[in-house]
Amino acid sequence: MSRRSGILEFAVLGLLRESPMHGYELRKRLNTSLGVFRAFSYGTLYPCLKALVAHGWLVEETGGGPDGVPATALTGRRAKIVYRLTPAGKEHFEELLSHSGPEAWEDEHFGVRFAFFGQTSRDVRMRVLEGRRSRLEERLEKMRTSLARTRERLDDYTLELQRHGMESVEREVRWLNELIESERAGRDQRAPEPTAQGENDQSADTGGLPRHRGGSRPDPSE
Amino acid sequence: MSRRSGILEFAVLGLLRESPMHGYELRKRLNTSLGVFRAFSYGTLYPCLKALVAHGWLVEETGGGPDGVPATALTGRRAKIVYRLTPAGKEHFEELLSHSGPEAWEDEHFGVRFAFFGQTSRDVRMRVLEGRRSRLEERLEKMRTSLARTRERLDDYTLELQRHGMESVEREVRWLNELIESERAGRDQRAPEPTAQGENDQSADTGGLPRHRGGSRPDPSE
DNA sequence: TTCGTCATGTAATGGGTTACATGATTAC
DNA sequence: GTAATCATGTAACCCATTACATGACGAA
Repeated sequence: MSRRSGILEFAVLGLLRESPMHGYELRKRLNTSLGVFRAFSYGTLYPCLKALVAHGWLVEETGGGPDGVPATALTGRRAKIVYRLTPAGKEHFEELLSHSGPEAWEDEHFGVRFAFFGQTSRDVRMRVLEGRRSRLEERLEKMRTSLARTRERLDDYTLELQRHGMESVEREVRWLNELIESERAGRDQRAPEPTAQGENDQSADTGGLPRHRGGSRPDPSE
Repeated sequence: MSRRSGILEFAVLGLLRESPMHGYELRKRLNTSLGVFRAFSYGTLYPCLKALVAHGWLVEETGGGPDGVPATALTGRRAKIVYRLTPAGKEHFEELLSHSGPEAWEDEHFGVRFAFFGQTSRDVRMRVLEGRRSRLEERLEKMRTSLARTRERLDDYTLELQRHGMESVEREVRWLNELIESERAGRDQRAPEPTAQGENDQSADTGGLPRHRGGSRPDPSE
């Protein structure tokens, strides 16, 4: 009944926070903007949406505009079900955003968490990035020792696979180093939050990213 | 019936082909030598082993050596169940090895397939490598167009995530290019397979790997 | 008119983990 | 003697996919 996916729930709430959407559109955003990592199917998404509605975090808007004209009549298409985040849903999402525990930096979660860093407070960003980095470093350590013990007994292809795998992890660590450095630089520029956790801490100003190319953030009017 | 994992089945058969092992040891090999990718639990492994036995691809050796002395008496340990590949199992594994279809180069399978390239014939290796490469290239193409369409509407973090993701894929493509080149060079050295596909093509001589040149440090101990 | 895309959903199935149950052996 | 590791297994659950069912619209 529940279908408490965690990661999907988080992503859906986060996307709907920007603007209401219907399921079909949501899935596309999930697999392009956030995508790369996972490609959720409708069989996963729709039941999840229903569950979120049951929790009171979303509301369905089957009908049309404020005049009561059904969407079907307006668009001609099959009645879309537009999902909108409720205040309770927004609150819940912000609670999830504030978590910086181990779950946040595991393989499956980290990408999605990162995708919503724009809505995440700077100190949570830091903890997540550092957590991820130390996670990868301990993994690297394991790989190194395991490799040292078995190097002789492995054939060339297995060895090459191992080498490439380790290089990939090392590369991600370097990436994280850059990001952490940038975050720290950004933090130094402005006095960091005194003590209180302001409830309006979203819109957490984008403190720092390595300069590749930024561009602008025009408002998400749709 | 049960638990036809495909990838696990393949890896188990491949490891047992080298030498008989019991479940516990098998799992460790699975998560170190082949590891990095997946970490199978006993809840997955043991039922899988039973299923493979039921198929006649493995036999359990609960007892001791040829003299009939039980292993318990020999080692003192709890009776291990040593699994040994049957001729039918070996045949089955070699059949799996010869497949070079799309399943072989998808994310989940490719790593394990590569790990057993030492047992794979050269032309299959080529097809798998090239298949993987074109798979990644088409993924890259999708990412590029999707990025081009939505670049303006994405915030800096999402953009950075996308950029890093694409770079990772590009990096793997370059890796594959090197590998393919090496394979081709190895092939040129001694023109194999005149026209027919030799049935005894296993023990495929390790034709080519980038011999630790060009950026690959052979010794990670710093 | 047929095909591609939009749009929503469900039932069966798959593939895997977690937690549990059990117990022997080794190292301290 | 007790903790860690070796060693095998099962049942309950979880998350997600696949295949299916339905149907409307736009364009060729």
